[in-house]
Amino acid sequence: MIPLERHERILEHLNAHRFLNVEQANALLGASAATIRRDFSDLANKGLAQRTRGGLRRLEQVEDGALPYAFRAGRFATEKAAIAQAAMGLLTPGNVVFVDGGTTTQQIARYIPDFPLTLITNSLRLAAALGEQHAQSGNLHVVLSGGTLHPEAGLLVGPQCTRTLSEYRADWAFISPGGIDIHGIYNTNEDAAASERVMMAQAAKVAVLADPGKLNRASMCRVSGLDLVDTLITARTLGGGPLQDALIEAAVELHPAGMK
Amino acid sequence: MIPLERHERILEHLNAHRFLNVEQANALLGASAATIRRDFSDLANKGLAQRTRGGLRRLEQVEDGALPYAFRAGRFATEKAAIAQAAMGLLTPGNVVFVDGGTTTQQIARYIPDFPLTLITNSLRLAAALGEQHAQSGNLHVVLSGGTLHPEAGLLVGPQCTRTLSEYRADWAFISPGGIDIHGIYNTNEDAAASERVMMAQAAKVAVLADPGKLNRASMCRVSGLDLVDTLITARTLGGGPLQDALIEAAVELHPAGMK
DNA sequence: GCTTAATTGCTCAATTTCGCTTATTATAAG
DNA sequence: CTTATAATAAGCGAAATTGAGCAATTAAGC
Repeated sequence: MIPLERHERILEHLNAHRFLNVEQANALLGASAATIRRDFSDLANKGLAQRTRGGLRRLEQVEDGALPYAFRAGRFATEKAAIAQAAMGLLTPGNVVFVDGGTTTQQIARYIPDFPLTLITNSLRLAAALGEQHAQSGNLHVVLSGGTLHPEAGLLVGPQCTRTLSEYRADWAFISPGGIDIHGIYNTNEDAAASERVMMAQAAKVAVLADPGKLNRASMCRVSGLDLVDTLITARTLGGGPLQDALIEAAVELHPAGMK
Repeated sequence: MIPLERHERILEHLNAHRFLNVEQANALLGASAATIRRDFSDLANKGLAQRTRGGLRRLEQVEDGALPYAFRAGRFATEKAAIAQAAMGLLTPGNVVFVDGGTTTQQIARYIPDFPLTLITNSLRLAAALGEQHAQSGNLHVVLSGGTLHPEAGLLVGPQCTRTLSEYRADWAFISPGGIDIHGIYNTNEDAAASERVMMAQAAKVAVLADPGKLNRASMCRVSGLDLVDTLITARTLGGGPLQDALIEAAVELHPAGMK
């Protein structure tokens, strides 16, 4: 059985019941206790469940609703984590940073540095994850834009959102677009694109976070041209091609995240 | 059975009934008396229950604000659900309603009626729960205030929050205070109190949602007097006393939720 | 086809938890 | 006040959980 299948079946069981211990999981999946424990730890590290001695516990409230979404986030998960980690490496103590909503930027929650930082976002999920994980460390300041909830994406949108965002200034904007090609960056959602434009306009520097699935892909809404982008963070080096030429042309700093 | 599972089930039983003795716990959990006692001691040491000779007692006199959120949500859980359900019964199609953050109002997510409704809140948890549960039904419109995240409470606070809220008008404000007594309603948190004041000012009618633990209890911040309250929703009838007299004096409509 | 990396199941020592027994203490009844 | 009953705390051995390390297998990449 594939690891992913085990993980999904564990989470399914967790949705139905509230707890799962090693013995039950063994009967359910047929895997050895060692593997079950590794799975439990993995799920807990991903923030999909809570590890306890002897078993696993379902996360309540915000978290349990995030499950289906969390699985979509599984595509290029390691790449996205490396990208998020690299993005955090750009920051210095005291920075204020806009963070766009998206599965890549969601990973940022796991790599928050432990120096003072202010994070402004329109992503409900990111705010929820940060609230859970960094409740005690007084270093992190999270600001959420207002607006109407776009339920599917867990994103705040609309005029109230763009207006609130426009009242802040930041050192960085971390944008996670739907696609990027030689003509600029794109998003599938018009409202999300509007928020991204505001963030880019109000930030001193703009970093675009793009996993391999985003490269050379255009979507419906063009957010901006490449000229407004200062840094592009990708999982690997681009390896030439017209996109790399266009990025160099637009003086975009290329920043391949170190995959170990 | 996992230790944590035992602990949670003990607390659940304690929320439903008020007492739990060793013998009952043995029948409920199947663990030995020694283990039960250890669990009881653990819970008492964590401040989640009160140890008595022969068993465990639910905490009544502790102020909610001092306790972790996950535990607050479990206290009076059935009462809170009934209250939330009753509050939803006040609404008519097309209404716009402010919903305050809190463990009681969180329950509202479970009883959203299926007619058109706009819900404005500063609670991250409520917004997340609503987003997940009512993503497809196009009837529900969720608006989130902006502001700084108060991580422990999952609440948005601060000037940005009150300002965003003040730009909306609603038919109802559902307020979930920390306490209510003859002098008015209270909250443990200064920022949360400020948001509540704005919601009350901007709504046509104000309903206060109070579980039994909130009655006749004052906290640090006084949000307002009873005169600004139109309806009080409780789990049971008040059964006389000075609080009931004061509420009648202030022309507050009393609305005991039907506990089955 | 070969090499590399990831996954899996196993073992082992350290720690934690569990249930039993016993001595002590608290409550209740005479 | 004294005694009887029940509950508790402490100690102890057995069992379970955990993390680490290791070899074998499998899948993936060049």
